[in-house]
Amino acid sequence: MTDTNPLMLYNSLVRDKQVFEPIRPGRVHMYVCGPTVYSDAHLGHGKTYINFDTVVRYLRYLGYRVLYVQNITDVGHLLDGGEDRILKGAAREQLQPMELAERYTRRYYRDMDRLNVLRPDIAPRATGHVIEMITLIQKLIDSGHAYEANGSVYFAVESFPEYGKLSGRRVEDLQSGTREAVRDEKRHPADFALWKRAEPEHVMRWPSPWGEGFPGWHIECSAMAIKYLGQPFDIHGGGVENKFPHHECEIAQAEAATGEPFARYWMHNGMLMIRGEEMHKSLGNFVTLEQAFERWDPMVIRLFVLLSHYRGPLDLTEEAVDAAERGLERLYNAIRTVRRRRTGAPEGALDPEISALLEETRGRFEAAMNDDLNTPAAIAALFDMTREVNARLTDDAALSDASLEAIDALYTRLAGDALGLLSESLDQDLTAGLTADLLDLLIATRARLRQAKQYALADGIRDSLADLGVILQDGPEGTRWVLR
RNA sequence: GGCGACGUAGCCAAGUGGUCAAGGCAGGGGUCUGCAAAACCCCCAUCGUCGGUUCGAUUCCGACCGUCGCCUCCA
Repeated sequence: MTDTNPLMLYNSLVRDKQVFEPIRPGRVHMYVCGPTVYSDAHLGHGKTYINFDTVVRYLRYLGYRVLYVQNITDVGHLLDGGEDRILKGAAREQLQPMELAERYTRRYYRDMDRLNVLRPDIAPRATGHVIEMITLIQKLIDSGHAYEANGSVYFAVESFPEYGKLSGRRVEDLQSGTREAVRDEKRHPADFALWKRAEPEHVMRWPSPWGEGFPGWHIECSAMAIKYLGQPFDIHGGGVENKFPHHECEIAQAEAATGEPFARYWMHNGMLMIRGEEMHKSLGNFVTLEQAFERWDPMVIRLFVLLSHYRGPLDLTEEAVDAAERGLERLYNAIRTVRRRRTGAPEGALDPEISALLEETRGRFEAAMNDDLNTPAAIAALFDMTREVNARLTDDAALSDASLEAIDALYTRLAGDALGLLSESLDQDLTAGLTADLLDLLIATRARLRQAKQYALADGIRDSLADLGVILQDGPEGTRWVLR
C-alpha cells in the first residue's frame, strides 16, 4: 500500500466519491458486465474494457489481490423486436448459436489482448449457468418477488421497494416499453422477465420448472456474480447505458432473493462517441476494433482512452487519436532511449535528483489515480517526468546505470503495470536480428558517405528507409533507427 | 414528458473559492544538427450566456442557451 491519500472511488449508488474499503482486507472481488458475443467488438467495447482493466490494474498496483469476473453473454440478450442477438447472428452467418458465440468470444479476446486488457480471472458463460439462474428465479418466486405466467417468469418490481435506487427512477414514472404481446402477462408494466417461454421455433432452450425456455438477460449477471464472488462483493462495473434497466434489475434480483446487499461500489464508465454522435450501426459510424487497428496501434487507442476520465463521454475524432499517437511516440522514445543508454552506462549510485524526480512523479501519479482513477492527471505526471528525463538524457550523458535503471523501473511500473500502456509495440525496433544487421550495414555506409560529405546520397538512403517505415536519427553517439 | 451528465485555448482534455487554470497535439520563436529527425527552452485560454451568494468564482446557487445519455433490454 502507499503513503498517499486513500483510494477514492465514485460510487453510482451514493452519487459521490467514497473511500474504497474492501470487504475482505487486501482482497477485491469485482464484476464487470461482459460482451454479448454476436458480432465483432467495436471501439465502445474498447473504451469500456480499457477503463475497467485500468481499475483492476491499479488495484493490483496498490497491492490488492483482485478476483475479476467478467461474463460472456451467449443467450438471452434480446433485440428490440424480441429476437435473441445470438440467434440472429447465427442465422446471419449460417452457424449454430454456439459456433457463433465461440467465434466472437475468441475474436473478442484477441482484440482485448491487443489492447493490453488483462483477461478476467473467471469468464463465465451464461449458457453454462442456467441451473444457477433457475435456482435463483425459484428463490424469487418462493419469496414472493416473482411470478410465473404462461411459462414465463417476471420479477414483481412492486415487491421490492428499493427498485430504482441506483438509477434514481421511481416505478410510477416508468413508461412501459413492453411489446404488446407480453404486456398482458405482467402484473405491472415495469416488471421484467427472469425467464422466457421458448416458442417452438426458438432453438436455444432449456427445461425448467415452468416449461422449456431461456433466461432473461438481467438474471445472468446476478447469478454468475453471486456464484463466483459471493454476496455482497466489492465492485460492480459496467457502461452507464446499462445503469437502467440492466444494473437496476441485477440489484433487485440479488437483493430480493437473499436480503443481502449485492455490490458495495457501482462504477459506470461514460460512452464513446464518434465525431459527436453515439456510435450506432444505423448512423453508419460503427467502427470495430479490428478496423481501428488498421489505422492505429492498439496502444494508441488505449492512450487515447486513458487521456480522458473514465466517467465522462469520450468523443473520438481522427485528429484527436492522431494527437494521442504523437504523444505515445514521445513517451516511447524516452523509454527506449533510457533502455538503450543502460548499455555501457557508467557505474554509480542513484542520482539524488533523479531519485527526487521519480518520487515526486510517483506521488503525483498515485494521488491522481487515488482520486477516482484520474488517468489524465496521472499521465500528465508521466509527461512531466518525461520532459525532465529527456533533458537529462540530452544535457549530460553521464546518468549512472543505477539512475537509468530506476527510471526504467518507474516507467514500467506506472505506464506499464498500472496503465497497461507498454506493449511489444515499444520493443518493436528491437526485433528481427537479421533486419537489424542489415540496417546497421546501411547506417554504416551512410556514415561513410556523410564523412565524405556526400549528403545527397546519405539523405537518399534516409529517405528511402523512411518510405519503408524506418526513421534514422543522427545524434552525438551515432545514428539510431526507430520504426514508425 | 421524467431521470441524469456535460459545455475550459485551433483540436483533445484535467482541475481549483483567492499568486486568473495540468498535460498531449497543432502553431510561432530559439538551441542542437551538414540538412533533417528526436530532444530541450520560450510564447499561445480570463474557463457557454445572464443573474445571485461572497471581500473575491472558472470553481457555490438559479435561470437560460447548447450538446449528450437513459427511460425504447447498445459497452
